Amino acid sequence: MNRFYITTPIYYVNAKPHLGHAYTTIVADSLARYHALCGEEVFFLTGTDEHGDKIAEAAQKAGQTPKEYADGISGLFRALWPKLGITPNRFIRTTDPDHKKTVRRALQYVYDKGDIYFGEYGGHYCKGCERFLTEKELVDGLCPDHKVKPEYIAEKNYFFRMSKYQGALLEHIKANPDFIRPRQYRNEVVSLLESGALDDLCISRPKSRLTWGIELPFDSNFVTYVWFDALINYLTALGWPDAPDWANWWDVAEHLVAKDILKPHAVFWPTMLLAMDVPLYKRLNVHGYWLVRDTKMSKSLGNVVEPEAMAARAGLSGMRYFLLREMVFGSDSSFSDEAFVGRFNADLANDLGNLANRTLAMTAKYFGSVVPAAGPAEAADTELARLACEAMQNFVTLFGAAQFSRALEALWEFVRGLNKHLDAMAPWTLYKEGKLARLGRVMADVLGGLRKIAVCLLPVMPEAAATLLTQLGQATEGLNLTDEAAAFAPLAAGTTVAATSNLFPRLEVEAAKDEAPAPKAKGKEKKAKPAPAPKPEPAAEVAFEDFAKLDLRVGTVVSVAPVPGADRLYAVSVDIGEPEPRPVVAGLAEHYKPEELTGRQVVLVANLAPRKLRGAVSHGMILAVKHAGGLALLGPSCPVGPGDRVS
RNA sequence: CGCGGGGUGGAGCAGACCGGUAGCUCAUCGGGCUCAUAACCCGAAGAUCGCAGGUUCAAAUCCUGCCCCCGCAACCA
Repeated sequence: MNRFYITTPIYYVNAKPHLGHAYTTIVADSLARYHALCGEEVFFLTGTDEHGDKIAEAAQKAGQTPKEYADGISGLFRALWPKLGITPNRFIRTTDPDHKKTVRRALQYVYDKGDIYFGEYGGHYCKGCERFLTEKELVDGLCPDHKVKPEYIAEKNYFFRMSKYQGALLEHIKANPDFIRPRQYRNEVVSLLESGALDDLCISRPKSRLTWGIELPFDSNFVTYVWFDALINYLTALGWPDAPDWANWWDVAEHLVAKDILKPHAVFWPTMLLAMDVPLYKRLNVHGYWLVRDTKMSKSLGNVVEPEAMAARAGLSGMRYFLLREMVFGSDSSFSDEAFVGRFNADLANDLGNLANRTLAMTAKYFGSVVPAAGPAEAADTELARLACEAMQNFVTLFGAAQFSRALEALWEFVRGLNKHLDAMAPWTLYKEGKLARLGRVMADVLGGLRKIAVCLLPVMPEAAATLLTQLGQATEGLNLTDEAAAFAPLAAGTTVAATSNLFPRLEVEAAKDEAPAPKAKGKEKKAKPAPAPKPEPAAEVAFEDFAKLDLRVGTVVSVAPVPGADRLYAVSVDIGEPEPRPVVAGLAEHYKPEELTGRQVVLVANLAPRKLRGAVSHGMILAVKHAGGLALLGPSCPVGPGDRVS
């Protein structure tokens, strides 16, 4: 039996699950279901990544141990997946005992082989910049901004000799054009590998700085850092290297990732495998981002789409369909309520849902909901069968090639074909004219078509597809997609079917307001707000004396000039009644033109410690509100004197 | 010359690797049907495929240059 092994990245437990996580995992789930439906043995892996600085810090803030903290967020992911119809075979955590063991074995192997060495990590640290400067940035050995010689700070660490495998990897990618797909990402990796030597990879942190990690097997003063921890999970789940048939699964391993982690998966991971003498995984599938109003989702903009709210709105089947249908796999896509409602109504409510309902209603009316025997096929029927097979085969091919939107588009050719067929055959007329034999054929064919569509949709919308099959009096288990797609048949005579269907009730756009009439909601679900704007966490309380330390002044902008080499910054002079106007650097360039600023009264934090930004010194900070639509400057409601105090 | 993605009828997108009738959904207009979830079906209008060159019998597609958008990275006190 053919096998299929699919993985998602393990998600870092520093944030709650968002639409991006949900998308990746839903795609993986759909692929897993698709391959299972094609008769393959499937293993689907997802999980959480739990070690590292950020987690240790966040835990400390929350007054928890790192493990307690990780348990909490990891639990959120694990609990979310069933709600989205996602059924992994294993939910792995990097804190699982078998994973720690596997990581140590991998490290020891590569170390013994001589591909891990002890070296220095560090460089020219400029205190003014608070960061390491690269050789390239230095001008005559000095920091270009601060004109001082940076201090060389070094930290001993372990390194993986990644550069050693660069050539072998490049060769593999060229020999296997389908190793990374879609193509644009393959090209990107090829050009990355061809553009120069890779740096070796720093894979450890001293315990003096970080203890929340897996200890190196060959040096107990260090823990491993990220790569040899997280990526190894894909092998842990197979029981590498001891499980008898891990290699048979590894042969067919496919990873699924978003484009932000292309490099670790397309470069770091394969070179690690080469060092471990493990064959390379079969394929890397890379997808794009969901954007909201053409910008990235981000907490500070309050435009994060929450998967649960979306599922509550249209049912999880509607959500899964939308995500797979709307995004061209590999490219970025925009999410909006309009797009979501439009797609849902057009494809699911109008085309498919209504088709199912009108067909079942007619079958009830004309035949008491018992499928009639299909009479001989006429030309139109043969054409319908041809269309069915063509659409299904396109669907199967495209879906397997991770072209989900095109696959569903192809299948919908058949959905529309069935609506067309009903219109052309006009069963209501046949019924009036008493042509019952012909009527029986038409109805049995359309019912058979609905069955085929439901089978194809099982991987995409497990819930709704099963409901439709049940309404058609069909089994939902023991099906084989490959066989189903090869032939068309009217529904078997004598089958009792449901009298109506209400799979996808139409959505209204204004349901976006507070009372979403969540279809088939179980009553207690949270109100669905499609684009909720979570307020930023309130900051901790401060005493009035602390607030009073701020010297807030109103001032008039006297001049504005761009800062060379910085896209976002303006060098602004503000008159706050002092002998000389205050030079301030402000991140306003993306939101205001210089002429919109000059003459304007703004609020200035006048006693902020000076700071150098991109070479220009700033003696204060102009206050503004960051909101979804951009940036709004603060100012007095009527003209006031320069330097008047704000309190 | 930091890295990358993109500009195709009113909107959103496919097509581009492998040149050869410009495709889909939505919206608009006209018509049909009455089984159905104001649905479905038919027809129509609407595109110099960002601009300019080049290759070719033939370019949305290949090549060169340019313009414009959007991410990422650096500067957001």
